[in-house]
Amino acid sequence: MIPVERQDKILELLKERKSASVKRIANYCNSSEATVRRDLIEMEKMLLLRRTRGGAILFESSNDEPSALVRMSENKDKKEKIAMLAMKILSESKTLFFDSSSTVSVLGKHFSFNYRTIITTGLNCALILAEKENLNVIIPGGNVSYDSNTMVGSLTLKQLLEFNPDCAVFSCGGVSGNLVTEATFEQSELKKLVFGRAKTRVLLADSTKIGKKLPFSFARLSDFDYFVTDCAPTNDILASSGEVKIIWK
Amino acid sequence: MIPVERQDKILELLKERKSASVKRIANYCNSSEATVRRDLIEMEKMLLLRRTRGGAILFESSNDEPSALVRMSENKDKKEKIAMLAMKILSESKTLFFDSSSTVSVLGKHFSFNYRTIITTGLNCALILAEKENLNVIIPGGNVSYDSNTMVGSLTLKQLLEFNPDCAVFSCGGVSGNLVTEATFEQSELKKLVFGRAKTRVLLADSTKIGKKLPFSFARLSDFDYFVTDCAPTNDILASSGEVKIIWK
DNA sequence: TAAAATATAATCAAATTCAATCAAAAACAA
DNA sequence: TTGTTTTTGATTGAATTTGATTATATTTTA
Repeated sequence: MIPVERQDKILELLKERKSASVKRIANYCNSSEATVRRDLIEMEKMLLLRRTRGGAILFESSNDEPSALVRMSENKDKKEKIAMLAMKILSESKTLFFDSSSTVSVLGKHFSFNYRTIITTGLNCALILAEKENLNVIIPGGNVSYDSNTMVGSLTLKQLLEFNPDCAVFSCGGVSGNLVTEATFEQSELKKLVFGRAKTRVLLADSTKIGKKLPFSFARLSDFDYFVTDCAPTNDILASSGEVKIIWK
Repeated sequence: MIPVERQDKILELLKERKSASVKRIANYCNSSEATVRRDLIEMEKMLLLRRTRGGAILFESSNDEPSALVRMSENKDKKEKIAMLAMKILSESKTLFFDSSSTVSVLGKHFSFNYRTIITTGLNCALILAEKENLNVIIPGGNVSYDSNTMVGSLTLKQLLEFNPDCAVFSCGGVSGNLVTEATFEQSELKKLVFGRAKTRVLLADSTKIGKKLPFSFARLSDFDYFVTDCAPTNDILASSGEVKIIWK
């Protein structure tokens, strides 16, 4: 096997699995880990992939910070479950908004409807969705947040005023009582804006977020149409959730 | 077996496998490795294939984009060299446009000035730049191209009308004579628009692009201010480059 | 927090690959 | 046929790639 073939094999493996460990790649290619590492260094220079400790991830699709990749794999099962549940309530919507959270990105990964328009502020989410055929993926113009993968700033807000999605899907930093909260003012304002313009509002939040209260709240839980989570709602939530349809199984 | 037959067999093998080692080819053709190497050298000159260490890969010629395999074998360090050269001429510009090409992404990776605003249509490029501090990274809103990482569509074009960068940095599909060309109409139109609004125009193109003519031309080489490449310019380029400052070392 | 486990980087010797050279074989021309 | 040219395969030394080893850095664990 010549070097180019091996590197092609690495790409092939990564395309299947998004990410792979050096060990797995070495085994897959029948070469040593040292050789694989050297290949990965080269391929990273060519922007084909991103190296992370232990392996590499494809640059095209899961184009994430290592930390964000970790974020996506943290509570991965919960997020996947939530994504599957959420899919059931999205079929009617033709135009959707997806925020830039990792939870919603997981939904993006599993999104399988055709002929939809998805507006998203998450670059990572956009890249995942753009891989699918028959989807119209839109990013509102604006500033890219430092060291993150989300759109921010006044330009973004202005752009978002032009969209009135059938359905907006959000995650959040925390859900405490009736408050749905976010860690930054910017994200909170952005979500507030989109929230006000969407016909149907969906909140995705895994159980680790329940009970957390962050500085900025962008909506009341009772104003959402759906709240998708992975466990039975606590009494606290039930008490304050009002009309919301809570979906957890 | 006469040489022509053997070279036919080589092509036949490559068409099946995309790439093959010298050993495999020699075995397949019942000739020595030395002979195969000589064949490969000839065939590379005819642009039928690309030699890599250990073997060769098919050069899916003429139409559009070369395969990932070919792209990978090309341009290894060329883009890095070009990026370094380009950095020297960008220090004055405060507001820059970066297109979505991989060549420009490499520049993004090495971009080390602070307090600049960079407008880019490349999502990968945006993510790379967003990792750096003290940069204002802007994406024009619009559609995300299918299976790609670039912004496209009328919304993007409309947004781009709002920017007048000090400097616009482009790559291209090919440079042939005075024509700077692109594989798709959409990219070509987008670049044309930005080209017209930028004060300084910079073209980055490695030597593999020189002589290639793709369907859509978005500017004349002589209308650029700088042309950064990795090798001494050919006579053809020199003849048509007009006032352009050619930088290659 | 320290220790153990793991991954990476750096280094080196062995193995490949390559280009250059040359003599033998083949093709060709007179 | 003979002599010339071209092509071929073998050989060589140089350059590159590879896998193993060791040292360093990082993460996990206890």
